[in-house]
Amino acid sequence: MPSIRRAETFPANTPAASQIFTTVLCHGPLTRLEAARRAGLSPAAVTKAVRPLIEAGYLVEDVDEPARPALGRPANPVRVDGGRALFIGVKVTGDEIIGVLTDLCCRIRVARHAPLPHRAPKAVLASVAELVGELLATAGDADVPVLGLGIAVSGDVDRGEGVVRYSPFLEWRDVPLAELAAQTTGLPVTVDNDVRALTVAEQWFGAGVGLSDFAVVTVGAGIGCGLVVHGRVVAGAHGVAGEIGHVTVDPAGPPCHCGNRGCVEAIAGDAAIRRRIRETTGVEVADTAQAVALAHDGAAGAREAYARAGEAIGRGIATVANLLGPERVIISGEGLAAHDLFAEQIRDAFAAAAFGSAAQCDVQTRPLPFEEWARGAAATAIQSFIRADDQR
Amino acid sequence: MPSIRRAETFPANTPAASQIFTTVLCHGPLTRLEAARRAGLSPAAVTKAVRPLIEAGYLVEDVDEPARPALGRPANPVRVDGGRALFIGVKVTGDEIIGVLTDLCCRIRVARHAPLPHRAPKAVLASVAELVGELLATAGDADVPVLGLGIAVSGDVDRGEGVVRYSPFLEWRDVPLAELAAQTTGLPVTVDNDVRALTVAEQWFGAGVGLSDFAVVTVGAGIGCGLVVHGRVVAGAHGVAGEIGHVTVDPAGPPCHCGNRGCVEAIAGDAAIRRRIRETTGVEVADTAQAVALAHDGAAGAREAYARAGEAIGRGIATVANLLGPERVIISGEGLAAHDLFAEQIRDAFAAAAFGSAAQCDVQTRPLPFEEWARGAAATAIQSFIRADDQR
DNA sequence: AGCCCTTATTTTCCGCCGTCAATAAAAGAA
DNA sequence: TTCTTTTATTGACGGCGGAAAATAAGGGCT
Repeated sequence: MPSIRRAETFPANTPAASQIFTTVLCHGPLTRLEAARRAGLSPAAVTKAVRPLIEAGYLVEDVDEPARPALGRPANPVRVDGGRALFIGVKVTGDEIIGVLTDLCCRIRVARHAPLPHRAPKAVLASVAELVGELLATAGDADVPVLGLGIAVSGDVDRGEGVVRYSPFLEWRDVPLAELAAQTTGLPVTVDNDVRALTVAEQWFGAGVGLSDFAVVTVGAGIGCGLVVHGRVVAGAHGVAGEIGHVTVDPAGPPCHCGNRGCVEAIAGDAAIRRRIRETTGVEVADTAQAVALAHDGAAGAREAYARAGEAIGRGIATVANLLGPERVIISGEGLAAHDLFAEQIRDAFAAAAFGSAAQCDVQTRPLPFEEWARGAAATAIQSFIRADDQR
Repeated sequence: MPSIRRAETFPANTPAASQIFTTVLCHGPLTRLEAARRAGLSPAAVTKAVRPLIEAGYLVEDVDEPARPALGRPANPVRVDGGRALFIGVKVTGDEIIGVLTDLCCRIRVARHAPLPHRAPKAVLASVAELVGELLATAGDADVPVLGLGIAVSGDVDRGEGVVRYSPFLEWRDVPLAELAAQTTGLPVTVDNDVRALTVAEQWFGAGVGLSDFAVVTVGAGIGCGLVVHGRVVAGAHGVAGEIGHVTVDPAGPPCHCGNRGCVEAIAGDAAIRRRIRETTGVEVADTAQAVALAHDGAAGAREAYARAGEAIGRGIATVANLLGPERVIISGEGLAAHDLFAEQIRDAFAAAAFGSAAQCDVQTRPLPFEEWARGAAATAIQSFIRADDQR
């Protein structure tokens, strides 16, 4: 039973204000001068924008003076007070839901997960509501308000409308999830595709901070990709983008559930790796952990399966780099647990297939904890709260 | 000997003004109300922005009333007066240069081409200057000023700086072409990558008008791709993007000059098609026209070579569509002369390899005359003249 | 201690852009 | 004619952000 809470709104009316807030949020404590420089505004504008934000408690002046530059008036940096507001992010997978409670800086306070008994919208909604309730309870003691809920779902999601157009995993079509969840929880709700949500988190709080063009590649059951171009997350004209998983790497490769052969996912997806191990070693591997263990034990077939996967991923990334010329590619996802088994192949395949200066692209691997997906959802909620229609 | 001409500048100081001008330029005659709606501004703003533009002669009120809607005050559409200013676009290839004189609406008035005897920057500059001189002469009679020169070069070009970073074709490195050409011709010069220039032309004056996400794929000696995402042409963090030609289609395919195997270009580039025909039919084809003729005569090997090419292109386009989810893909380039030989294969391969809603992407073929590349260069000059830092 | 120098921040003032609301204009309809 | 309807224009207004000047806050020097 959600309390009818008066939604607090962010006190930044002008574009400059939200831009400055975002700048400070992403780039840590910043002096007003520095913030002005980064946002391309005058120092005066920063002073004016910052004051109401400090009064509302969203920004605070940093008290501890760091290394002072010796000369001139000491700078007085401001930073976002993460403790000013809380947000909840929920990631819905096929068989469980993961939720996190984060602060305004998207630092995780509490993480919970719960099984998902049924996949029908109603049942999922109930599970989400319960998990959100639990998280709200942990937040309830303090007088810090929870100001938004983000939900990440795989598939075709229209964030603007808050509708899940099509999710193969959940077998949903045109579910107005944002509206439903808002009614159930009483919170402002943002719904987005899971990979895009993770990309938002990287863009604002991770390895993509400050970059206007980068890609996030997720490795796990599926292979996904989130793209940031011109400082904005790419959504695609038809709601879907970044389908790196179904980029063909080898037309003579193994069949993929999408109907083609040799997709990245058909070689480097969890299931594909397990099947390959079974084919080459005869060992029936039940889950990914077992497959990794087998490879770590030195089983040649298992190692080869991971090597192939790494090569496929590297080629896929090279394709992205060739087409978009991003500044950086961040490889992440549960699959990175096996990181040491294919990192080298990824690098080699990328270097070989990247054309010209695309090879300058910085390819990073970034193992991520399981709550990271939910954190991505929280990041979208924070983004919606700040309502920064501006880029960067 | 360039006359010292006082560079006329565009009388649109405010962002709104240039945005409105661009809207009218791209969308033909528009009533003020309609222009306001499209640009997201108030009608009052349009009236104010339009007046100085009419006074300066860039806009005119359309005299001929079209189908009137019967009721209310008749609308008074405005359109861009193409004859108000002229621009020159030059495309530099390895062995010739092509130049066009266009009006402000990028309609071609005169097209010329000239052989390129030497590839050294100095020699190219001289050739360009001569061609520009010829075009200026044809324009000279009238009192219509030529307000800009665009130069399109293949390779890594930094448009902002006006520098050709690296052009393998011309064997140039870090040539400050814009500055040099400006000195030689006395015109404001814009230098850009050739495929990007063509993309700009499509975005403003072609099949990309009004779309915020689309791709242009060029088929010819090489296979190129220009991308528009979020309403802006993608340049890539390292100056290069859209390298669809070196996307791998078949790792077991023919070797490519880039060092890999089975790149789109290694299968569907002009040279690759000719080689394939030679291999399968034994006939030594000297040029593309001959290859096309052979295929049209029904030679099975030649037809097969084109079919393979079509399949490779279709797969490449599907890769773009899967990654970016564009609204439309425009296939163009000299290679489209053989359009009937592989259009079907492109379509089929695209449909097979496009994943999910990426298949909704509208794939168009658009045969383009040889001067089109130069027209793209002119489009960049027009764009620079209007100095629209805004998108769309 | 007082003064100067440097750098950060704030204040004040100002221009200018775009919206709002009212008004004019140009038909056809009554 | 007069009203209605739709488009264009005008003028007042508010607000945003910039420029420049003033102020603040040290530290070093004499």
